Amino acid sequence: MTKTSKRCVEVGTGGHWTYSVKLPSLFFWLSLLVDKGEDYRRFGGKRGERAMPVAKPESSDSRVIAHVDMDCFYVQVEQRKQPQLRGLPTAVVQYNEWKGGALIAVSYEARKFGVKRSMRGEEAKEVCPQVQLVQVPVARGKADLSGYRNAGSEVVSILARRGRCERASIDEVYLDLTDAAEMMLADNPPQGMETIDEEALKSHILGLNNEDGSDVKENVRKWIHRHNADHRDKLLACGILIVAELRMQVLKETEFTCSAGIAHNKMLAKLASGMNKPAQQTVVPFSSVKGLLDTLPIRKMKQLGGKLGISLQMDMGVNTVGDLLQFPEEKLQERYGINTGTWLWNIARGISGEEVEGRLLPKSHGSGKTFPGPRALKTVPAVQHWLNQLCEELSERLCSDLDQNKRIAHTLTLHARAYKSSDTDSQKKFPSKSCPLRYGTAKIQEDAFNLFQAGLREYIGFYGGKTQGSHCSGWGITSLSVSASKIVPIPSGTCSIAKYFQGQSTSHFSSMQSSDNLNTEATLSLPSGSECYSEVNLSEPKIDFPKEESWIKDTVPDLDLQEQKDLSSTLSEKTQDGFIQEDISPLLLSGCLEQNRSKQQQDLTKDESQFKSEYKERKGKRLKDKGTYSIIELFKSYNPNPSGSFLSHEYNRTVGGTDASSSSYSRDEEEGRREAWGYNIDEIDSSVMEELPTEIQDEIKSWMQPHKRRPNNMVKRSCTISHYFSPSKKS
DNA sequence: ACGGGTCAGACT
DNA sequence: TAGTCTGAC
Repeated sequence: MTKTSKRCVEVGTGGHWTYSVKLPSLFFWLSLLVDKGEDYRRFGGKRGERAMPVAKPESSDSRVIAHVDMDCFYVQVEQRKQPQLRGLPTAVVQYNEWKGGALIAVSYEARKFGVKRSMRGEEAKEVCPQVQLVQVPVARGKADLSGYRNAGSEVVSILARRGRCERASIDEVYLDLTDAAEMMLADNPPQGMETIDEEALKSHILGLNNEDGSDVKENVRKWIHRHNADHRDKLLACGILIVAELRMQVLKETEFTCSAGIAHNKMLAKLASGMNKPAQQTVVPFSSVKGLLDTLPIRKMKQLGGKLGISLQMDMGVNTVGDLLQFPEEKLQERYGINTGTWLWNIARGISGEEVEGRLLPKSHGSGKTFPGPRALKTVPAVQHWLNQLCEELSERLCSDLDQNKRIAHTLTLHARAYKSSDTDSQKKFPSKSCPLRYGTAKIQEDAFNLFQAGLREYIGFYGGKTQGSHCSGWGITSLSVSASKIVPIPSGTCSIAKYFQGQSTSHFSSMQSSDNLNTEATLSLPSGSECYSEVNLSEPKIDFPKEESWIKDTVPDLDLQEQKDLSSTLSEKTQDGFIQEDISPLLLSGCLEQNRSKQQQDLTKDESQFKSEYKERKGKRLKDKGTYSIIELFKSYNPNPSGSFLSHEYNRTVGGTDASSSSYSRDEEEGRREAWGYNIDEIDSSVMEELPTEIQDEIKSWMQPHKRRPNNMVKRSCTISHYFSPSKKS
């Protein structure tokens, strides 16, 4: 343990390797061992090495890290909604139609009766007839987890008060309490306290021998009070008090109980949090680490619950973490690669350098649904219907994120699972596809659908989808999901640009976003091989499938898909070139939250025509504004105009190019950049520069250094600024 | 052909 | 980068 991990290779951003308390279901194991045969062996060779844990240096072995885990969280959320359920055996189920739905959370009362996660509702009733089954809320035909997400946020906001806080999942949080503990140790050390909080006294301290009927709480009190303790133990003692306090605060403010682990790193804290549940906390003093790990089954360690853990067992004969100790680091590296080998060597010794990340918000949002077996989607309109539902939810969540956290997502990704009934090439997987994310429900729906079609085309191959017109199209979609990632904060703070934005309604943020959308042109003019979205033409569906209207009316009576289609088509403006010019997401976005409250689709059509005329006005104005010197001025000149993009036109003129050939690349780069915004960048005031996000500053500075030329992928690189404001169909 | 719906991260 | 894959809850 004393070994500091200078030896570790620093690669990647690192994850959170701790361990899973919950045992994988039997089904999971069987599927691994039976279905996938000897898949785990892939971890052996260097070629098969992927998605493996990576070791990171441990900054200190005296950190105070806590892992807080909500007890059967979904159940608690439902019990808070329906207090009469408190104390009763309760479980949360989703999709009640088939066999009573699947249990996704089980109260501790119900567990006593043998009710388990992964049971069906009917099974649960069999082993515990009085079990209260509560359904997960459903919206748009799918499970709606927003209530749980929001409840999780409540907890996070409380836990974040005492130190760096990382939201690890919907119901788990890591805390770095080192500073708080050090402060307590300096100002008001536990050793000097007359009374120790009752909740803290209920802590479990690993390695503290509670022999023969001795008063457990008294032992804990003594441990916390010890004057001759190791510095690290004293810090943990502070951690005990802080975490106990936080947990009580959570209970007081949210009515939720949680369990916690307190240790010197994330791995051990996570290990501990699951050892005494519910509503208790467990401490891992430095001195008891070895004893804890020696007999710990290897697959209980986080990151070792899967194939890697199986490989360790099967190939290396490692059954406990302690068994790992016998292998020299080189041996492990030889077998599992440098990074993973070092990581394994470290975790065997309780060393884990993962930092608590300090992130309260998710890095991505996703919405998905599975269509098991016979419910697989077999027609494109069916897929489109569900995609629309998923996109609606996603869009709603993105709007909330923008509104509440002032963040913008930049990438939209579509995932699907599919099978081909005809071809025996069922191994082939449906490819995921992504594109720049444009705000507005209709746009997201449109883009997601086009991504799907691109994926499908690739999936079925040239002649695979010929039978589309009739009953059997030869394929089925068993799961669909859309997600939004690359979420970055909108610049904020005290600078004037931010103030400018913040002084405006959200609609002005939105006006920054969907400006340059001549995506087709942009795609075409990118150097071949360097474009990111080849194969995906978002404007022009490549496959002709039956129209959805008839299908929709027949199968989904209450569908407003047609409405949405109207919306998306009316909001798209066909240019003379036949390209779709979409520049109206500001309106959609500004209405985002209002829309959520009351759907006012009719008004949108009106807004849209209004928008179009405004758009034309702006178009002219943009040209006139060529030569504005200050970015601020440029912004302000469009201030009174509630919608529209001011960067797009000039950008497109330069990059999208009036000539489709690649001649725009041979042009002098600096010249191109100088003109890109229609004014001389050399005349930007330095104070204005400072107000820009550093990302943009850097780029502008690079423009001003004529000798520093960048590679020939100028288009991709030079659009940072406009892309910053305009996440549209190019990157 | 999945506990279902989401997330995060590593690697190419 | 986009895309695949592992792993966790």
